[in-house]
Amino acid sequence: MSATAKKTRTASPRRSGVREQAAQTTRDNILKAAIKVFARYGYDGGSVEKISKAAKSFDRMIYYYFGSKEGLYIEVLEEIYRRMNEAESRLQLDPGQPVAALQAVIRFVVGYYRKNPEFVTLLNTENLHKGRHIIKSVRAREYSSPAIEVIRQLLASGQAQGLFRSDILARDLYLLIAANGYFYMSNRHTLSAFLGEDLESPEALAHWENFVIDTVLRVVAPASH
Amino acid sequence: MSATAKKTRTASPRRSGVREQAAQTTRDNILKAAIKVFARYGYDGGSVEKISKAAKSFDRMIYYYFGSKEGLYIEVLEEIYRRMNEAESRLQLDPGQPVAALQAVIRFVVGYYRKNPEFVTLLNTENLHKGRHIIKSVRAREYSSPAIEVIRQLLASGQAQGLFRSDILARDLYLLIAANGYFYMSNRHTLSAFLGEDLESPEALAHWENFVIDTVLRVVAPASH
Amino acid sequence: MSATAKKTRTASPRRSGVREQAAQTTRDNILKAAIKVFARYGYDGGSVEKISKAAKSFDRMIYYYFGSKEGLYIEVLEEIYRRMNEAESRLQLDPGQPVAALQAVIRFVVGYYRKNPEFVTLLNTENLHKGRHIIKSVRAREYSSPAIEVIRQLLASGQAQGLFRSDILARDLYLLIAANGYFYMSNRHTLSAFLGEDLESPEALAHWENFVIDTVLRVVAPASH
Amino acid sequence: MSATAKKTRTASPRRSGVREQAAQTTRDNILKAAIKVFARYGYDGGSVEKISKAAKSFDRMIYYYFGSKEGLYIEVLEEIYRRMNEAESRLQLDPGQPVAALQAVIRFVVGYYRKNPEFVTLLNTENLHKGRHIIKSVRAREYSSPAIEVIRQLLASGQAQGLFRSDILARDLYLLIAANGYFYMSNRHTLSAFLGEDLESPEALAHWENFVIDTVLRVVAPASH
DNA sequence: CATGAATGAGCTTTCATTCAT
DNA sequence: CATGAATGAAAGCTCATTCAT
Repeated sequence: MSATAKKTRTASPRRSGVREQAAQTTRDNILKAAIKVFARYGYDGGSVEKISKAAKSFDRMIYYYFGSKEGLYIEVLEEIYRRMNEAESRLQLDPGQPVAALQAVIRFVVGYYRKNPEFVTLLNTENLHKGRHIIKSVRAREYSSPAIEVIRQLLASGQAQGLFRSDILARDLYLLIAANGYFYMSNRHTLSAFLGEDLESPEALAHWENFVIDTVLRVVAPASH
Repeated sequence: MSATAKKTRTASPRRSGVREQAAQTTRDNILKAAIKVFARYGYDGGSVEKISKAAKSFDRMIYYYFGSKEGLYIEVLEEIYRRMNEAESRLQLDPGQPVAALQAVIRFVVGYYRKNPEFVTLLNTENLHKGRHIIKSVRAREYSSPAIEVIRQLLASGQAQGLFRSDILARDLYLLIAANGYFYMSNRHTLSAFLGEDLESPEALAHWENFVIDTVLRVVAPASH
Repeated sequence: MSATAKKTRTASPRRSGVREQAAQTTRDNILKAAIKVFARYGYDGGSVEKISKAAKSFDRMIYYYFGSKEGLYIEVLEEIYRRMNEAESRLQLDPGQPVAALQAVIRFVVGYYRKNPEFVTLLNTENLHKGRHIIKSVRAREYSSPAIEVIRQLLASGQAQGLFRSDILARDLYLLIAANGYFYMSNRHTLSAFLGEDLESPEALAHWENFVIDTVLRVVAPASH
Repeated sequence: MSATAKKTRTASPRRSGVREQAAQTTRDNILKAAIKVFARYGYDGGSVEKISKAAKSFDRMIYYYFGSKEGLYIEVLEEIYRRMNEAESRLQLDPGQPVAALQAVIRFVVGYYRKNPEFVTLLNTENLHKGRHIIKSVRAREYSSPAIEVIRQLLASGQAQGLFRSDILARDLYLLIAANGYFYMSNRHTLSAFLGEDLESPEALAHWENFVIDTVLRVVAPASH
């Protein structure tokens, strides 16, 4: 991001006057618009003009607040990671019930991708660019998913109770869950054309969620005697 | 695609001279260059000029042979589906050994994504555009993966031998395999930043492949009485 | 026009074989298509491709037969002048009835513009280019309108009979007739928007033709003592 | 015209600074250059680059102020109609002298076409496009020529004084005058080639103007008992 | 703090024309 | 005779960005 970008996000809310609030609103509007536009059109397809119009602001404001298109895009990535992290943090699990907790985690992850398709397309876009932007972000590193830690604890608890097998990594389990939730949403359009089915009907979605839960439970299940 | 786009005439091979061959080469060069460029930069980022230069040809020839940028992109999608199909067709499986065959399928799918990263990014790009282009392709519809049919037969064989459980759909199994192979490659850059690991080392790749095989085998395993 | 243009128009029809006839047809098709395309889109808007497609031929054929786009355009101008001349030559007038003959001439001129709108737009296009192309044509000079000569004779006859005034030039009368017939057709689209009327209805057309006849007859009428 | 085109804001004249004035100049320069370029080369031949260079500005500014080439062209048409209207409004006529007034009107119309050849070629160009652009203009509709109304009053006055015949429409008289002034200028290049005369010499122009005046006066003259 | 104006490079596409058989 | 292939310039338009107040 350009050095000229004003980082108003650290502004103390205490001394915020009317002016500053309006500015914050303009900044937020741009950021929200950018999420939508980049998610829909990609990085190259998401033009500065599209974003400023969607934010009901002006091109110039993007440079005023974010320094450059790339600076804005990086903040977009940070924001969606932050939101994901925040949502994960709100997960309330009962450590005493590892199976139910694991189901809840799966439902959460699969549901999050379903309800936040921008998250999926933005990550795909960033992967197209080989993670070039996210590497530049200092803050993104802070957002290491709490989900893995949650799964680790949950696994430990289940293993202690003899409900889960012991030779499995939290990381792999996390990837397994994420992969199946993500791929289904991410590739739904080409898959629909390919399979000749509608993958977005409530029934199809429920079927897939159940299949993923069933799969994960079979994977963690201990060897039968 | 524009009606003016010249399709490669496979008819009248009799009078194919030097020029016709050169034309074939030009067309092929453009198509191959387009696969690389679109895979690397996406649809919007993959400019006509980048492609024509990579093909050592001229912008104009893209319009001569493909009618438009979109026409070329559609042919790119058709081509990568065709290649995938062709590769799948070359798979030799022993129906008498369903477990080994299933393992071979998984290794093939996971390996294909690994060895053909353009396939992954091109599909992501097309999904970003909500499958808008693949829908326009008549040919793409013919390329419904033989893989599902292979899995179906393999499942039936395993079930007949009592090696596999009976309440599982070939489609779901296909998606499970694809999801885990695809996601790992597709999202490797953001995952690397996120997990702080290198996912592309031979060890990491082998570990994941084994995990997927293990997962799938557990999923198809019959209930132990 | 380029020196390489083949002028097949002078080819003796006697020794024309099948090949030559087909060529003549291709040439004619192009010329006819060019008249339509140039009349509709103007010189710059009338692309070589539009013409070759309308003629169901190929761009290359235009260069083969006409040397260049400009060469074709010049032949188009020659052709429409030739047709106009030919049509005028077919006019049969009774020199003994100068008033009726004059009316017939007016009806012919006004009607010709009406029935041949390409003639009007092609002349406008050529005037936009300040007659640059028609000057290059040798043949166009041969086509000095017989209409003026006809009017001259007709005027003389009327004057001899005391039906027409004597102090009027055939040239001016010709321009008067042409101007009123031409302008009405040439400018009908802007006039329609301007006047808020439909100028192309049969009634409107008949009204204008009658008005022009009435005007011309008043102009040639001798002073009433 | 694109909705993004910035219209000249005539509001808030209070804070008009140097920049705003410069912008006004840029916009005006482009509009004036466009009139010349479109008049000379037609719509297709009048390239954006030719215009921006003639205006000593940049291609981009045409899109900034007019949205598109078509938007600029529409404003050009509006402007030439506006100018024509304005010039007509400045005509000072003595209603008590209908013959002299009618002569003045004819001299004005014929003179206007002579002195404003861009008006003629631009209207021809618009008619080539079948009035497609002028229809899109809202403002153009307001510019219904005051000339017709002037002629109407003048006719009424002359009729009241017994100087003009009563069975003649102002519209027809307007078209008669316009046709003869317009055609002579519009078609002067092809007519010159055709007639082998120079139509633009002062003598030729004066001759034609007098002929038109004579013609119109004969047309409106009452029947001599 | 905010914003109209300006900028030049780059975009996709079409142009008239020539090459090579 | 006829035609697919090739070519480079130029078309209309959009891009991200900076200027000047």
